[in-house]
Amino acid sequence: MIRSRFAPSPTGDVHVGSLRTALYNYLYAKKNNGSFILRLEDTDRTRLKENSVETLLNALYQTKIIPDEGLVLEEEITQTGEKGPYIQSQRLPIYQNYIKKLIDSGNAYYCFCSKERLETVREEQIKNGQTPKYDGRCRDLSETEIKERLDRGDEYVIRLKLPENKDISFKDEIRGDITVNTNDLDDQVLIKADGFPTYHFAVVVDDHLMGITDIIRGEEWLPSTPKHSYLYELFGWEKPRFYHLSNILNKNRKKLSKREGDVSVESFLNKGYLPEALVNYLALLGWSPEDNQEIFSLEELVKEFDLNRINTTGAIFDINKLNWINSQYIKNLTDEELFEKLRPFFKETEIELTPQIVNLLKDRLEYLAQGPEILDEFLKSNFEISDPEMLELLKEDSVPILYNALIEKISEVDELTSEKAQKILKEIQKEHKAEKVKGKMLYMPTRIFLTGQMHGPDLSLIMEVLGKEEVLARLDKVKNLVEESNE
RNA sequence: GGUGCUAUAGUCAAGUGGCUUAAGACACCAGUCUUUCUAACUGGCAUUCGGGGGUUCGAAUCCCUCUGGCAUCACCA
Repeated sequence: MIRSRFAPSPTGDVHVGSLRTALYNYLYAKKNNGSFILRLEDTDRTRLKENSVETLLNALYQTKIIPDEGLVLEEEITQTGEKGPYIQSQRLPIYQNYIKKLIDSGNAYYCFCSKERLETVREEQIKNGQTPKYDGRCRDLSETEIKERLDRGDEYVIRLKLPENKDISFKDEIRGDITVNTNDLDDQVLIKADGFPTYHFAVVVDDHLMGITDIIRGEEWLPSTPKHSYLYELFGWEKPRFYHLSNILNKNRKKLSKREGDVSVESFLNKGYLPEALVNYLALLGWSPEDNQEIFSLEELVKEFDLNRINTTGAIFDINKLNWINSQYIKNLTDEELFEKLRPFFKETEIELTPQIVNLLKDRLEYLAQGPEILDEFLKSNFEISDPEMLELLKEDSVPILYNALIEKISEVDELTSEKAQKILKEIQKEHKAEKVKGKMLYMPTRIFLTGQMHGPDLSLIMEVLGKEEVLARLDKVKNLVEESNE
């Protein structure tokens, strides 16, 4: 029986990279009729963030990556399964029990070194060009000294006692055998001064106790896996299979991080990306099917997914491809589905103003045309655009020129339909060809111009297909339906 | 710096010694259409698989080496 798990720590938003890890674990479990378990790793009391668990479960449930066991959402957040609790902070006695075994067998030891001393040692080592590492001062304290200091109430941590100059090997299922010498490893802290276990100790104990057969996680864990592997050996436990996934990178080939804009699942969903599309794209980032299929439902992914076809190199997150996949999903929606998805994106004011859409658009365009210096502020406040690259693009000199041209043309039109707008845009595009205006420059403003959203569902598409009147009529219908159901 | 991982086009990638003078998709470029579109359609886009050696009748695929990228080196996960 296959048992895989997703074990995030509740420190805020769910990163798309985390979602991919969760997805792979889910797909692998489902493919093999196994269980997908959700465990909470909340051993760092300083980084806890409120509502993280809600955010996490919402992201998982919206994308349909639903756990079979552990933390689940039923009316409210609860725990199900026989191997609980599934929240590490509720498992402290278990860790204490197992650390005692390690101490008794001489494979772990009390360390009374102060953080200050460790810091000094570290600096010294770095200065001398050495690999920073615990110097082992407390490795061989006498029983009596340990007892004395414990009785005295000295603060301590518990460290793993690694043998010297010993090769530790383990198998990574997608990279092969990996061997590391213990001299390159540190005597890892297993229990912190606050009594909580570190990640390294808690994962091993929990994964074993919860019967996890396959560990699929990010490659940042690869360097510490030898320690985990060694712990399994010390306890005499059967090792799970390890799979280390490469990271998702940004355009600069760096790990995609929160600092470069919105990388949380929530923000993508809020921008109008359909959960199915996000999941689809993430599945394809680092994995490829045997054939050339690109659009997959979750069910199809379960069927086709194969961990052997995972790529080992970091993949760059490409928003273009996501956009394309998203558009594929939007196109396949029925009108009813589409309008349901669309509803949140129609702001009240816009619905009210739609009859005067021409004037509204004019205002926007005129504002935009005033010049690059105010674009920044305007875009940020009105359209929530913060992507620096897009801002740059919009500030290109030619953009205001294009807007001026647009306004001029639109003024000549009594009633603006999306169709007419499009024609006008094309004309302008042709006119400016001589000036080598790239299609891309028109693209961005066009989108804002027509939808008022950078990434929202494609309003212009809807307008084109159904016509403005029809859009309004249907919206009213939806409105009524909702009101009726509320009664 | 030590250690580990990794290297096919702008991006995701297929490819595991001959079927490959390297699939497919996104992006990009050129064009067609203009009862819809940011759609659709047509065409273009790696003589070459990070560089250099070697093994072989034959290599992107095996070996060596150099170079680059990434990760990690916490009482964070």
